[in-house]
Amino acid sequence: MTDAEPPVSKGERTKERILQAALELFRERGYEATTMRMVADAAQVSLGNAYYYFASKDQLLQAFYREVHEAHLEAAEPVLQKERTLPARLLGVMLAKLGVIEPYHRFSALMFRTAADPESPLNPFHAAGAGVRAEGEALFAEVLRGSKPKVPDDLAAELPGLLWTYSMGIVLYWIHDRSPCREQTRAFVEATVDLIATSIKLASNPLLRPLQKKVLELVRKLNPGGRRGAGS
Amino acid sequence: MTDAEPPVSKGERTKERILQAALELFRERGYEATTMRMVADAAQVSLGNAYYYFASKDQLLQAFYREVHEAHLEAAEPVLQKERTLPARLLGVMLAKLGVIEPYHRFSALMFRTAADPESPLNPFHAAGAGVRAEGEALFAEVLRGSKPKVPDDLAAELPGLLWTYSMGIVLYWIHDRSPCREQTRAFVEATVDLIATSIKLASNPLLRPLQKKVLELVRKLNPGGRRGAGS
DNA sequence: GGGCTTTCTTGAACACGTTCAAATCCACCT
DNA sequence: AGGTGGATTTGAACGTGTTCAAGAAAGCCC
Repeated sequence: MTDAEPPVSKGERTKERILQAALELFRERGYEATTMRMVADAAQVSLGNAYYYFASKDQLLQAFYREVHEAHLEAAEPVLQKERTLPARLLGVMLAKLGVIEPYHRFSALMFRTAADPESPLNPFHAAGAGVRAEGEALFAEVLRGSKPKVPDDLAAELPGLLWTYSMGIVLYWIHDRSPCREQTRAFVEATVDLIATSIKLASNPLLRPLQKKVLELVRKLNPGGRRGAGS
Repeated sequence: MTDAEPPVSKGERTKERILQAALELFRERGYEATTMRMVADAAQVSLGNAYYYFASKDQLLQAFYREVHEAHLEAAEPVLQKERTLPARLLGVMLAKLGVIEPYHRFSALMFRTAADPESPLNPFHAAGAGVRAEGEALFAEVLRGSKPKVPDDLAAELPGLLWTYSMGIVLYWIHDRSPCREQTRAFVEATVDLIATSIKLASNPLLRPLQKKVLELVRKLNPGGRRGAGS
């Protein structure tokens, strides 16, 4: 991950400068408190110029998501190397996420406002967010792939998507967590991970077969073919 | 629904005028497209005066939620009179909701942006929305109370909250539903209601006892005592 | 170098939600 | 009637995200 080559054109350098200025301001002051004018000033650029590169404040936000996700990948890697059981892997990955986003607690409140917005790329249903989302799902697919008691294939096909949604739910909880060091969220994650592991274990039970089938059908319907309307 | 007595003070009449103007504009043009200045104009009042009665555009929105909820109650009543099984009652109530909100499809996109916002009263975790939420839960409690195969008490205590959250999820799905007449949402509701009914039936099974216990614990933790930090 | 197009940059403007000090209205008391 | 105090109303202002026409810079062909 060494950004060796310097950005080529002048425009790209300007864009990068604006982005970095925005990210730093977001970190320092939060999203809402950061003004496009501040970003422009910090990047030593006119207001209009910032809009030349980023069509909206939202696009700056999306760049932030990508950065967080990359940090999460890095933080999750040692866990995935070490742990072999599903609960341990999942727990480790989720705690890694909490660690990564901790500095952004204030900031991320807004993250979720936009996440639920139909126009937002973070929205689970929205096509434009397919990139962000697919990357998230890939991580959870990796969590599953490396865990020892193999998960049945039909379940394993849908689980990454479900776990990604789950992680969004955790973040939603985390945002509202006012306890010191976010310990409540941590406890919540432990409880839910345990629950998920138990559910997956039970899913193979014949008694639950009809229920499982229904759930899977439902999930597939919710998320048809992996992409719908993602064309344009 | 006969508004018999005329509002007493002049202030209250003005407030009502502003509210009605806002609701009509919301219906016609959606929330975002409706401007506080438009509302003020339509109510034949100055902009500042609108803010004298409604501290923010959001408060106008909340008034809208209340109206929708009351319409939902009315629409759900015949269903609750007639049906006696849980799936039928739940399905009826949910379809009633879909019917009530149908005219607001465009408008409601915003509903959910704010719903996920920590500051929004619609947010499941937020204290200020306790009123809206409690009313919603009351409806689902009624759904349970009148259904014939009684639901176990421990479950029945938590289910209204869960079902309310569920209904929020349905609305989220509905918002993104671009199918004609929102038929996909309808199908989705049918599937999920079926699923919920099956789950509840299975919940009493001894095999699932540990799972159920965990789930209930979790739900209680998520929603501690019915109110936390609701004091101020 | 001189013209041309494309890329980049600017600052002024717009409409928005919101705030506020001041003006006006109104009910009540003396 | 006159005045006192609270409720109501106003319009101008602020800072925001965003847009846009116009200018400057850079690349390119002759």
